This record gives sequence, structure tokens and C-alpha cells, in this order.
Amino acid sequence: MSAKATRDCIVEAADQLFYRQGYERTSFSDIADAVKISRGNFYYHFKSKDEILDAVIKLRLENTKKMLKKWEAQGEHPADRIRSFINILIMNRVKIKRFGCPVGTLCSELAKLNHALQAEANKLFTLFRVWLRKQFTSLGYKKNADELAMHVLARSQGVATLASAFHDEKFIKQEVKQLCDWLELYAIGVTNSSA
Amino acid sequence: MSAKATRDCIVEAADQLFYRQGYERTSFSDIADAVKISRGNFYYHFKSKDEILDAVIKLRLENTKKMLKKWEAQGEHPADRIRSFINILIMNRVKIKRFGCPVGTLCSELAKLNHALQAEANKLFTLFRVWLRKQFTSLGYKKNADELAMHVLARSQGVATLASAFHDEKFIKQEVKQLCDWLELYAIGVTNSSA
DNA sequence: GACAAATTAGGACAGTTGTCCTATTTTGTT
DNA sequence: AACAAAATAGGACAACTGTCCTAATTTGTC
Repeated sequence: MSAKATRDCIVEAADQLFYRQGYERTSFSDIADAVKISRGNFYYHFKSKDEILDAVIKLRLENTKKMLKKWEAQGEHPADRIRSFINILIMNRVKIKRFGCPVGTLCSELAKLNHALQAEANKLFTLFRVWLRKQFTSLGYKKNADELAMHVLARSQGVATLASAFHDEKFIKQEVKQLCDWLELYAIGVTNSSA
Repeated sequence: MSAKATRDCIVEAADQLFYRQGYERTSFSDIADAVKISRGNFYYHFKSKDEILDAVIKLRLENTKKMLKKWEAQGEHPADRIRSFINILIMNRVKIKRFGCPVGTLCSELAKLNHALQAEANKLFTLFRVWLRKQFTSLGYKKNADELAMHVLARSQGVATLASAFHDEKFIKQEVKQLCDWLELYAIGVTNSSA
């Protein structure tokens, strides 16, 4: 196996394990077992655990950017694009029910660990925030686009957290519907009072 | 120091450390240092780390029950009581900004660890859920009281998660205002369409 | 096929973890 | 003051952690 392929395997395995078990809980042995390479071999590709985390975050950032671009290409209307965002709750509902939101849970964990890379992880949130803001701006909400973006982000996070705690998929669907209804009020575009 | 007092000190110190650092990150030594007793002495009071966690959860459950009773006594109107709940986001905003919501972050962590006590921890959420449901029922929302309770819970969770990620107190205030505005629509009591 | 570079395996290392054990000290009762 | 019980201290224990080192193997190039 070439170096590039192995490195990618490590990052992907770590990505999954960090999501399912958390960063701290996941040991080098866990990742080594998953990739089926020796533990010592890690230090040829990464010279510390933090470096793997850094690579995982970078991977997630790249994947997120691609996803946002795809949504932008697929949806003509900004409201459709925002709906694409909201719908990941439905799309990933099985995993969310079991492990929560990959972004939210990672940021929470790193915050508690007071980890040096928490700012990096938070960029994942920022990516969504800026993108959503752009969509709301396109809808004509110049002044409070950021507020609206944060609102959508917050409600998504809340849904993920509770769906995980109560192991409840139905709740996800229920809240997604409400959030879409809420969005409908803004979907037509700006009014005099709200711009 | 009597046994009772020491036990309480351990539980209180563990409570704080679990909140600030997370359960897994917190070691026996950490708690021992905080309480200023020897590490070996733990096993007279608790025979495993899980037992301490169990005691911490029980403590939080008791404190939460007291708080809910207090809110119920203070607020005559159900809407006032729900507002008391929402306002903890403001009251605890400094801690929330740094460590997130104590309930949400604990449940998330235990879910990832697949810990035996995650059901116990989730009772904290249930406590709030049932209490909020009762308030909405009192307002006349017989059918969807639980849905409304979960909605309030989810939005609070989302606010806490993002406030922690972005280290933003202003965002908490902003969202609390919105949530209170939303509540206002339901505060007057039941209408034909929504009951 | 020869040879250097890239890659891997396996084990050593010190530090920390949760757990457990046994002495010692403190406490409360008579 | 004497004595049993409660409480504490300190260290031993194996298992595991992230890290590092060296020897072996695979790979690509001439």
C-alpha cells in the first residue's frame, strides 16, 4: 500500500472513530486495529495524536465545503439551499440518533479538553454559519442574515442533541418540519419590517 | 471530618470537574487533589469511578427537582414558569459559554462512551421535559404539550452548544429573546387550532 | 538483479489510569 | 483511660496511554 493510501486510511478510520467514540476515548491501538497496521507505524505518517486530529478536521472541512457547493449548485433558490442544510438531520438521522452531530459533539469535547485545536474544529461551524448567512443575505435580509443563520444552526444542534439523548428519530422529523415551516416565513424574501 | 461530609465533598468536587473537564478526562487524582484527601481513601467511600458518577447524577437530579419546585412556587402563571426555565441560559451564561450545558454535554459524552449510566443521566433531560410538558398542559395544550416541551428543550440545547463553540454571550441573549417572543404566542393559553 | 528510498513491524519507554491492599490515625462510646 | 469502629494515608498492582527507536521488509529506479 502506498504512503498516500495508508495515510488516507488512517485519517478516515480516525474520522469515524472520533465521531463514534470521541477523540480522547480513541487510542492509537483503536485506529491501528481499524486500519490493520502496526501501532508503531503511525509515527511515520503522524508524529502525534494531535496531528491526526488536525488531519481529520481538515478532511471534514474539505468534505463540508464540497457539500455546501453541491447544495448551492442543486438549489436555485436560497430557501431551497437552506432546506438542503436542514435536511441533513433527516438524511443522517440514524447516525445522529446514535452519536449526535459530528460537528457539535467534537467542538464540545475539545472545549472541555481545552484543546489547542478547538479553534480549528470551530471552523466547521463557521463554514455553515457563513454559508447560511450568504443564503439569507440573498433572500434580502441584509441586517440580520447572521442572526438568522445562527438561529438555524442552533436549532439543528438542539435537535441533534435531544435526538441522541432520547434515541428518537420521530422527534427529528417533527422538529425539521417546524423548522421548515419557520423558514417558509422568510423564504419569499425580504419585507419592509425585517430587512 | 465525618464520613458524610467527606463523601459530599467528593461528590461536589466530582460534579464540578465532570462539568468542566468531562467525565473521562477527570481522574481519581484530580478529584483527590480537589478534595485534598489521599487517592487510596476513595475506595472507602466509592468502590469504583462509576459509583461516583452515579452519585453525581443523583445529586444533580435532586438539585434539579428543587429548582423546578422553586420555579413552580415563584411563578403563578405557567408561562412565567417556562420563562424561568429559559432564563437559566442567561443566569448561567458565563459557565455555559465556557463549558456548555451540564446536562447536554454529560449525556453526549456518556452516549459516546456507551456508558452504562447514560440512561440515568438522561433522566435529567426527562425531568425538564416532564416539567415543561406539565406547564404547557396547564396552558391548555393537551395534545401537543410534549412536542412544545421538547421544542423549548431543543432550542435551549442548541443555544448552549453554539454559545460555547463561538464563545458568545450576546448570542445567548439574542436567542433567549426570540424564544421568549415565541413563547408569548402560546402564553395566553389554548386556541381552537392548536389544542 | 542491485541498491537506495520508502514503508512497515515490533518492541521499549516512562507516565498515568482505575483498582486494591494493608497499615495507621482519628473518632466515638463505655 | 481503654477499646472497637470509622476513616484515612500511602503504596503496590497490572493494564493502558502516547511516544519513540531500531530492524526488517517492500517498493521503485537504474
